Amino acid sequence: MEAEQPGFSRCNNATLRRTARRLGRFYDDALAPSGLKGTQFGLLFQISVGSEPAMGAIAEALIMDLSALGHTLKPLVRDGYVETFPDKDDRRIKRVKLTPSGQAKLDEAIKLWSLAQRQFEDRIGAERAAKLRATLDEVAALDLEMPTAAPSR
Amino acid sequence: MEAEQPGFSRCNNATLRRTARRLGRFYDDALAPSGLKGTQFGLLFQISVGSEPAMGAIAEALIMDLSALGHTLKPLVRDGYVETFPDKDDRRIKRVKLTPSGQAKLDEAIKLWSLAQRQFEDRIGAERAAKLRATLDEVAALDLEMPTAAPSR
DNA sequence: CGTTGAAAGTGGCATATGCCACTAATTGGA
DNA sequence: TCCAATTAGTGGCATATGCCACTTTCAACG
Repeated sequence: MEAEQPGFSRCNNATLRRTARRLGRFYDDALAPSGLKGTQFGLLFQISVGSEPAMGAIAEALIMDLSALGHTLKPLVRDGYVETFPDKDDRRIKRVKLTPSGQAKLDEAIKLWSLAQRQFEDRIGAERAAKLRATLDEVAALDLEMPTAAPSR
Repeated sequence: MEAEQPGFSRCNNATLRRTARRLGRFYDDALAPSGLKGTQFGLLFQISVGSEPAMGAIAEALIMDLSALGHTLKPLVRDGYVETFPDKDDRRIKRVKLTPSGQAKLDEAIKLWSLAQRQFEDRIGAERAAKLRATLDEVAALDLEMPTAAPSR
């Protein structure tokens, strides 16, 4: 009723977060039967496509803070879906892999995810969705810096 | 170096969140001098454009869970930027408004936000940014439901 | 009117994310 | 070989978000 201006907000960040909340809930609902959240699903998937990726590699791929990744990983380790082990050549590096249980859970979740994905793309159009993802990936790849914030160093 | 597939992920939700993290940090950095986070800035702004909006109205506009809004609002109340008061006709309703201090902080933040906004749009292009926001708003407006999840009710 | 159901928030609990200060392990020289 | 700088993670603290169970008010009805 109120605050319904056409261009809701000109802030790219606010608009992005707002839509992320909306879509996040949709995917979360779809994944609910598996007990996974959308974020956890994405994380398990990312781990599964890597070759026992290091924490840092995962964080970089997901554009996520390393410590945030550590936190997010905890429930998955606790629930026995992933396990970690030190790299053989560099003991600073911690590698991550799915457990059999984690792989099974991922397989289960992928089926649920597919339903949500298809449902969404039926509404918005597969091509538009692909184009949107491409644009988002492009934005994510930008080397943004505030000119005033980092003059030299 | 690794995990650099062109189409990083086909999941619309994962892609959206990933970019939101990226852009969120950029705007957060830009707003840092004000002490506000991007989310708080967006919330103050939303409050400022409304007519002493009710919690529910804000939550709806931002597509945010009402209780989440309550939580997010706390630090802003604690810091004296916003205050709440019960609606005169319906005591269930809690209305929110900026304090003078909050308005001042918002004005200060808007300057910082403008820099980030301009910087971002210089990189991606103002038109593409506008188109992206339009698409995101469209996605946010979709009435998504899992067909299997809600057969009747 | 009194009962009932809807509407608006609150609090608790759990995950999601970031930043900062630290620790441990490596690497690069001097 | 030994120390300084770098790299990879961890833990603590704070905000961001959601869901669920309640509590308080209203509104509708009989």
